[in-house]
Amino acid sequence: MAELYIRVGEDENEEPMEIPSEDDGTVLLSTVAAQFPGACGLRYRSPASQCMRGVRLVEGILHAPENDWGSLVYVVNYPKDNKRKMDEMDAVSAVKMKRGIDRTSDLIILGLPWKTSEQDLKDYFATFGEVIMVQVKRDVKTGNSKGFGFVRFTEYETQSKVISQRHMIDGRWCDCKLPNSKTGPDEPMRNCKIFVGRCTEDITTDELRQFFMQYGEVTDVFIPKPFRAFAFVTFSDDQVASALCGEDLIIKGVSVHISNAEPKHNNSRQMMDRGAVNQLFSNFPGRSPSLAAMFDQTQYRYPSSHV
DNA sequence: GTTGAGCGTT
Repeated sequence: MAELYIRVGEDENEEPMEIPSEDDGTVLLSTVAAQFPGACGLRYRSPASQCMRGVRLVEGILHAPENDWGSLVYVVNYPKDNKRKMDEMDAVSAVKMKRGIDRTSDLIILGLPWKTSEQDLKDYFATFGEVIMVQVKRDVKTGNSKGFGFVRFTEYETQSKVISQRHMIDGRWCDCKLPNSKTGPDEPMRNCKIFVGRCTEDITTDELRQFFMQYGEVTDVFIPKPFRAFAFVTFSDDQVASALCGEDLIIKGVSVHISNAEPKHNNSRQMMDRGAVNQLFSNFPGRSPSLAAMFDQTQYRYPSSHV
């Protein structure tokens, strides 16, 4: 089947970007988010009613209205909490800026092919934005790559985008993350990671990523091997993570239970997260802020076949 | 079967 593209933009009047659909005519939310990080859905202006309409979203898959995307321009939806990113600098972003939360830091690149050189890394990452440093870590004696490296970007936005997706480098999938060793900017601790219990073995990391993307930008998904019936999902926004805790969610017909991720042993960055989470929960005795309150729009419904 | 890989010679 010939590849089809749909037109998507940040807003109705901006120049849209063409985004590929799948063979079955659907569009993956992850494909949209690859171009618009943090996207949680699409909407469009109905030619019939002239009102904005939401595009049906089921488990990370966007379905064409009337089974045909047509030539309409679709507009990206962001979780409510992310919306302020697009506003003028408000008090929140002013504080963030002052605290240096939007400063870049080195990112660790895990899973590199042995043959990948610093020039290869530079060439690859330059497609995302300006690169100011790359390293491939090597054995001092043999000079062989250790299979990981570091990269640093000029722009924080570039860094966010790079963290939010996987990377095909010289034929291998690699992950970019904030390194453990860094104590990080002295932001108040935030627990961005959730524990997903009662997982079944057929739920993949990609499916988890696609499912949870509808709540906010997903920066990491981890499933321990061998299978142990749980997983971890990390969001860029701790409020999204907190809001999900305590919920039972249906993924591929499986009821999974969300709770907060306990800090990994021996990690200073995450040890600090604890206090902030307790503080956060103290504002909501017995319960986290409800999902319904955060996402009171039509962007998410349980698939009817699963309720 | 509900708490996790790999982390940097300066």
